[in-house]
Amino acid sequence: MEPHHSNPIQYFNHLKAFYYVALCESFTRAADKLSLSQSTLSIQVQSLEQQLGFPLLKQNKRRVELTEEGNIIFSYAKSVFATLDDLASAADDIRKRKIKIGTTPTLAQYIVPKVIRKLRSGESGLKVHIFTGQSREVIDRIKNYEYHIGIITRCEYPRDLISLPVAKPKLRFVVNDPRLAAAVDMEDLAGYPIILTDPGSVTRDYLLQEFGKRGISIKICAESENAEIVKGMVNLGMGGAFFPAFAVEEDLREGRFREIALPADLCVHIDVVYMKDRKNLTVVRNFVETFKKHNFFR
DNA sequence: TTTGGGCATTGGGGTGCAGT
DNA sequence: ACTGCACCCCAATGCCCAAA
Repeated sequence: MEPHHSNPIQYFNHLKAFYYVALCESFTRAADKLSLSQSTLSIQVQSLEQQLGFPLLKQNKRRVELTEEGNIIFSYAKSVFATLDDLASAADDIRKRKIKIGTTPTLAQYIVPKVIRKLRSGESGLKVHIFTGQSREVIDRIKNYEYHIGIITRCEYPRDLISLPVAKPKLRFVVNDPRLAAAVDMEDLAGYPIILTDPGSVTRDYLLQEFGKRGISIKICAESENAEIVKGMVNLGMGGAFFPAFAVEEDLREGRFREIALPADLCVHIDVVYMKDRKNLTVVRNFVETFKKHNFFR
């Protein structure tokens, strides 16, 4: 059949097939993603190539590669599907008045509730969903458009993520152990039992790195992602723990345990992050505005 | 040389629509 | 109502090629 320039993309599904195959660099994986058979994709891509009048993909070793022309078509396909994605999430956003926030357990506990209260006072009817995980997991989910916004501890960000620094809380070392002086050197903590957050946590990695570069080996006596659990253990005198300032200020005031001053300036960065192409969503804009207007970290 | 992963082809089944 | 057409899809199979 003669390709006709006035009707170049007759079949949306074919473009979708091509787009996913190019994205996955594989017919099989794309088929899996689209819940179609590999043969279906193969035929749909062929059909698209026929309509356009030139090949889009070529076989290289064990991978599928875009031809030069395929690259051009792919860039258009990308914007088509990005636009569709925006459409879908905008529709969802309007329909459900929902915002999904990914954050760490500690931030979820001590900071996020305050944020939600402010947000909802500005926009009643807003539905807020809070999810917790480690910073890197949250980023993955933001990248997949599962969450609108992340409030996380700073780590490596992908290029298409926007980050807004919102706080730089000092990490406070707390114990319930009368034997420990009010101020000690980092070296004095060698072998001292310390309760850390779970492996993979940015704060944990940071602390291990800070001790590591001073050549101090610490004794991890327990691990938990839950700040209240860690506090409970500290309270029982099981060991010391590091908390971002906002998480322990009240406990220190109430004398549940005490802070041990360290010479090192230990701190983490808290950022609000979101995908670049979601910056214009109302819920995202409102959220960012709220964060710019108020200091939730006191 | 064998094996297995990955794409293309084949043959078959289905739907919806338009013209008769 | 019947028929042809364009499109949707699948399982099975064939074929190629790289790694073992």
